[in-house]
Amino acid sequence: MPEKNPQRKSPARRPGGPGRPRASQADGDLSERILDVAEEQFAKHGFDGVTTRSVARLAGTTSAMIHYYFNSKRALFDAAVDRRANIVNRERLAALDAYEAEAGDDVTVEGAISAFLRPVMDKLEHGGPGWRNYLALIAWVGNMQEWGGEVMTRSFDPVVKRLVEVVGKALPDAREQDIYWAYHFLSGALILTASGTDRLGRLSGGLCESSDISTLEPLMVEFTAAGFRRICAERANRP
Amino acid sequence: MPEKNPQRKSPARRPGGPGRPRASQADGDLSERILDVAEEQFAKHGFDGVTTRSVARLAGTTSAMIHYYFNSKRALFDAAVDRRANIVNRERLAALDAYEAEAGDDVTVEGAISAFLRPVMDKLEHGGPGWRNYLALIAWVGNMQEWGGEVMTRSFDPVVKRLVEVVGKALPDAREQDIYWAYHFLSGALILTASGTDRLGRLSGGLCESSDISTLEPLMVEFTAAGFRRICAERANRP
DNA sequence: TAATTAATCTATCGGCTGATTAATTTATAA
DNA sequence: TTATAAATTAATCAGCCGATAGATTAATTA
Repeated sequence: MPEKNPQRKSPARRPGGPGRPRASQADGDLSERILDVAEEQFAKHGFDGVTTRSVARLAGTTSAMIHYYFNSKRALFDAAVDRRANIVNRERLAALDAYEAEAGDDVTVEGAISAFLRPVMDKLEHGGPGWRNYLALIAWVGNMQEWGGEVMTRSFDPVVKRLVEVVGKALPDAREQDIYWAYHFLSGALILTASGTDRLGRLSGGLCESSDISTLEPLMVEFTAAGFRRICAERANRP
Repeated sequence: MPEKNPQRKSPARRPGGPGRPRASQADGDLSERILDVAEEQFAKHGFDGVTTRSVARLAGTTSAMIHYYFNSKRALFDAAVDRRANIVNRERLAALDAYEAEAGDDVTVEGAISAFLRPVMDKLEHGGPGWRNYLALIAWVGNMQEWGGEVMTRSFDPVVKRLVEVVGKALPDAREQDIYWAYHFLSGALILTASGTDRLGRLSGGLCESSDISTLEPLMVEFTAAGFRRICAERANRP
């Protein structure tokens, strides 16, 4: 009888892999192709707007293979979220560490926010469609009510805590809750940018497009840094 | 034969209404009850996460009645979005007009943003669950890719254009595109707040909750106003 | 070569989906 | 009182959903 629960079959346990009846072109690991498509489709249409069949069709396979590799639709979704999370999280923590080390006692809000945003913005600008899809997917999750919170917490809380820490060095008199409030506003701006719904383009009549990251990034750093300073400085050291 | 396409039967054409076989308690217009449930469900689970049957069950009726009143699931969604849109839009335009009139030549960024946010924040704070659901629904639409843009444009572009206009008076040297960029960041913060996913609470260990509007609102005004000033002033009058 | 096992295909399961139909009930207008 | 039209019910449509089963292919291992 066929074994149950293959628990995410290793995509690279061995180079060739055992059976591959037909279609063994240079198709680069089927499970990765499925994840690419799932990433894009979930980002565009949300969890419930996607069917395992549509993902399978776009990946050139069948829904049976999706269940074979991932066991369930929900597990496929989680796998798509988790795949790139570690990479960008490591980069962001490293960027914050590096900035803190190089700035010494002269940590600024701009520097901290910039280190926090840089890896994400870099992916948006130069990471290709895969990374853009991933970040749009995260944006979608960020606005989900039900199990969106659990996913975001699992993926991003450590980086945020670290940002709050570093910003706290730049604003030593600030109250911790004000830093969290300011982060909330920063977070909203970041999620909207990552979502890739360029409503700003239509709205401004083409004056600016939110996909123009090289213009947006420094503006976002300046905007949010000014906001941080304002609400943290004016309320510093109050009870 | 039964008439087709009743085109949103009038819910209040007459007091009693014609046929109501059973269950004629004080159930306050069925189509309104359906809209209440749809508003809540769409806000919680998105368009594809909701079925006409689930809405019908929660409203104490059948999916046939939903098609009777609204013709299609999509039309029900649009009706839920549109129902309260006019109300809040009128209030926001009026608030901007009133502020502009009372401030005369002393228009400030804070004042403009405050007028822009006030009606929404008031609904979030004192509007009851119906208004909270509606605003969470708008937040959901704001992050949708496919036909989310069209809905947002139809509903909110006029108010935003008016905000840009009034802010332009407070920052007469600002370049128009910088005002739009700043609005982009403000918009993200507002959408995240409206979405009602209080991730800030968990993240900050209870230090602050994004549902605490009376605390959040002035902070949001200060934060975003400082941002507006920063990116608009520093780049004023450049080519 | 024989046994094993991962990978894949086709077919199918029960259940749910949006939408429609036809019959029925009921208040009003004539 | 009767005709009319609005509101509601129950039943049903074709189609798609996530998931599973069983057979098949091919590479590895013994």
